[in-house]
Amino acid sequence: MKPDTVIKEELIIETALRRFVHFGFGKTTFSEIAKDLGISQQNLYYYFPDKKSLVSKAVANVMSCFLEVMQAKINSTGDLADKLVGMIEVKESFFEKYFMLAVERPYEVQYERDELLEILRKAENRQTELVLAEFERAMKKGEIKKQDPVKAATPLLKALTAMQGDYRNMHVVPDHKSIHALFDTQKALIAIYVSGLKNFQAPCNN
Amino acid sequence: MKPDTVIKEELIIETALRRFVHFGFGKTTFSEIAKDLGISQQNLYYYFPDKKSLVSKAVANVMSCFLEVMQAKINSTGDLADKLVGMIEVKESFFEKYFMLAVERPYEVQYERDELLEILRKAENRQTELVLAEFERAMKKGEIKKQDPVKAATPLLKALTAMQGDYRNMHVVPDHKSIHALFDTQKALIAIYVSGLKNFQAPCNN
DNA sequence: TTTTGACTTTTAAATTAAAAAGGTCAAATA
DNA sequence: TATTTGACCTTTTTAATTTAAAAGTCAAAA
Repeated sequence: MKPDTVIKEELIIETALRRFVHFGFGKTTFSEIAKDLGISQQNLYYYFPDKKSLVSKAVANVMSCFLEVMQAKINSTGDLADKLVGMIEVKESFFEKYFMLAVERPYEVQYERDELLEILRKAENRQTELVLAEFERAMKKGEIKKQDPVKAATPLLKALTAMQGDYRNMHVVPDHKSIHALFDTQKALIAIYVSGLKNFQAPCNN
Repeated sequence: MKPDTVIKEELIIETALRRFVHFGFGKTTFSEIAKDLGISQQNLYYYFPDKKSLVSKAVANVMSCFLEVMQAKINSTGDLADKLVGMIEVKESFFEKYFMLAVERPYEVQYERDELLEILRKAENRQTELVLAEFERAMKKGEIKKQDPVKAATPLLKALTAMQGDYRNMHVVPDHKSIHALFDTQKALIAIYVSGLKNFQAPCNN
């Protein structure tokens, strides 16, 4: 693949993303994207074998950017609560910009073993890994009690994911105020939860 | 209203509930309920002016029973975490029995200012009140740091509600194992969260 | 007071037709 | 050879129409 082609691919993704972010995957057609680019619909097929692959690539771009920013935030100084709250803030900024992509996730659920779902799953796993690593670090530093990091982190992760999911499942476009309220609640939850881990040892019920 | 009629109404509700629990509101017809009772469909209209009111009364019965059991559980001895975990256990036992009613909540959402939604909202509010009362009690007893009980309880309540919502929104019938896992996670969350409130003072950001 | 038969209205499910979007390929262009 | 398009086909959505079933009414019988 020549660099020329790569540049064009990136241009296509960029253009498509603008529509995806505004209207969602379902309400964006291939021919609309082509029109935006000033090329024929069929020509798009030269660069992307089908719509799904364009959607996947676009989402992959966003997610890799997201993970990069999140990684950077985590590398900055602060204790466990600071870092987790920082992650929430990164999430909030991306959610504001790209919530349409998040909302449309259920729309794509039917595809099951989809490339797109795989990308989202991987991003989710990566976030979990990052959180777990921070939990371990905090334990080593003595910030929180030493214990199984998975057991310590899972309830929080599940809660945060579920709270996020509330917004995906309300099919109305959420307003900025209620989005902000959600993330604020998440931050409050983190503060109390992490404080709890400072003197709480989960019981070993194997 | 004569006691005779009341008894019959209760019988109808009982019979209808058996179908609602198994098939849901949407897939239970008025004539089926009538057939179960050995009366004509039109006769049902003598006791209930429409289907909605039968559904509402049935759900109200379940909810009042639920709140009664929950109240009893809370009155039993134990610290804040014990009581909250007890509440989760009550929730689990009712969810196992009546999850179909919970699942169908979205189905009824369209009715907006519905009697049924009002009943569910009231039950939800009552639970919140119970939890808040326990938070205040725990503060007075010195179990957790003194602070605004609403601010202390809200993140936990939101998290628990959202986690519950996950199951309402998966349109597949959930299996017992994953239901149990959900409630287990909720219990773990509570344990750590309450522990956190023992030495955590939420910042006053007015 | 309670029950039902005969009826109307409303809502949900199935069918079909039309339109739109997705996708292919061979030929033209550069 | 890499890129682009015209002509064409297939699949998916959407809208319109019908059909069946459930909800609901009411006067009259038990």
